[in-house]
Amino acid sequence: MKELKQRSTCPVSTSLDVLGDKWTLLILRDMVFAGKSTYGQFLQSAEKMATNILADRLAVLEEQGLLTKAVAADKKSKFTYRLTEKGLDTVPIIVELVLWGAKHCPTIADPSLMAELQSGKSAAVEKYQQLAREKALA
Amino acid sequence: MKELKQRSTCPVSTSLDVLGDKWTLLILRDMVFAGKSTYGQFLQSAEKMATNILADRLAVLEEQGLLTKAVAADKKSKFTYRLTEKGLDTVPIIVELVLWGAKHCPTIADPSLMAELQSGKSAAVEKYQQLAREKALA
DNA sequence: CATTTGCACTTGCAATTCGCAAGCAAATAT
DNA sequence: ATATTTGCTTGCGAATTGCAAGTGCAAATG
Repeated sequence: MKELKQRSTCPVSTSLDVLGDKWTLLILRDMVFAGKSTYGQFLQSAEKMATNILADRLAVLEEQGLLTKAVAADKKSKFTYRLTEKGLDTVPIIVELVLWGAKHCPTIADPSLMAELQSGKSAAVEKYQQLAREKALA
Repeated sequence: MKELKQRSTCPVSTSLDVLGDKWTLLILRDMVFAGKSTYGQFLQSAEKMATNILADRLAVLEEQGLLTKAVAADKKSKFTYRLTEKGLDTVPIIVELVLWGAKHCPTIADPSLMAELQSGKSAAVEKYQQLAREKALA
């Protein structure tokens, strides 16, 4: 696994040290908005992430305390990944990425999600954080 | 210059296709919060970005319409980079990265900026966008 | 007018990281 | 007992990164 080094003490820079690549925030997106929680589910996303990259990013995210890894309730050969509060706090970042992408890039965004975000951003953020929290308890 | 390819039509993914690396958002941060506008100024940031990476990212950002490049008013051998509206719209993303980094990573954040962000996020976003707009006109 | 300085890159190259395919081991399913 | 599912690990060629040095141009200096 790549070791994380801090390039400066600027908050933007330290955030990007953890989240600043093309895959990490997609994993978090899948957990928050698609309710995914297993390795196999993450592999099935439209962006087709490579298996070694996924394994590496999950390990970094666990090490950095954004998610926890536990043996699944139904199968011992499966793991369940859940967001911690630190991980849940990335939801506002992901939401801003959704809004920017939907406005400025050719995308196909979920209309109901877009309506929800535009009618009340912070309410939507809290709703998805709460949904993910409930998943973590189940 | 790297050509940009879209991995999927998800808004998060398309945003990350442009912004998802360790350097791009630092350039935008320097333009928005430090008022930087030249190649030499970007090189002086604490994170010490390599010159070829900077040149590449500036070219991508220009191609993607987040900033414009123009000969400087004072010197013909200098260029001035300014944010477009598309570029200014990344300010909310940067703000969320500031808040997440300041909360969860060991950072040294500007206390007056933090107070400003916590007392009214959207007001602060609009203020820094307006400051950058005024710079672009000057 | 020749020379130096500053600025904005460009080039070369070694090292790291990525992405694809294949392989592997343990737990289930048949 | 055998096959399949699940979650990785490994190997390797290709792409990207990071560092150092070099280039070209304009303005300042002598």
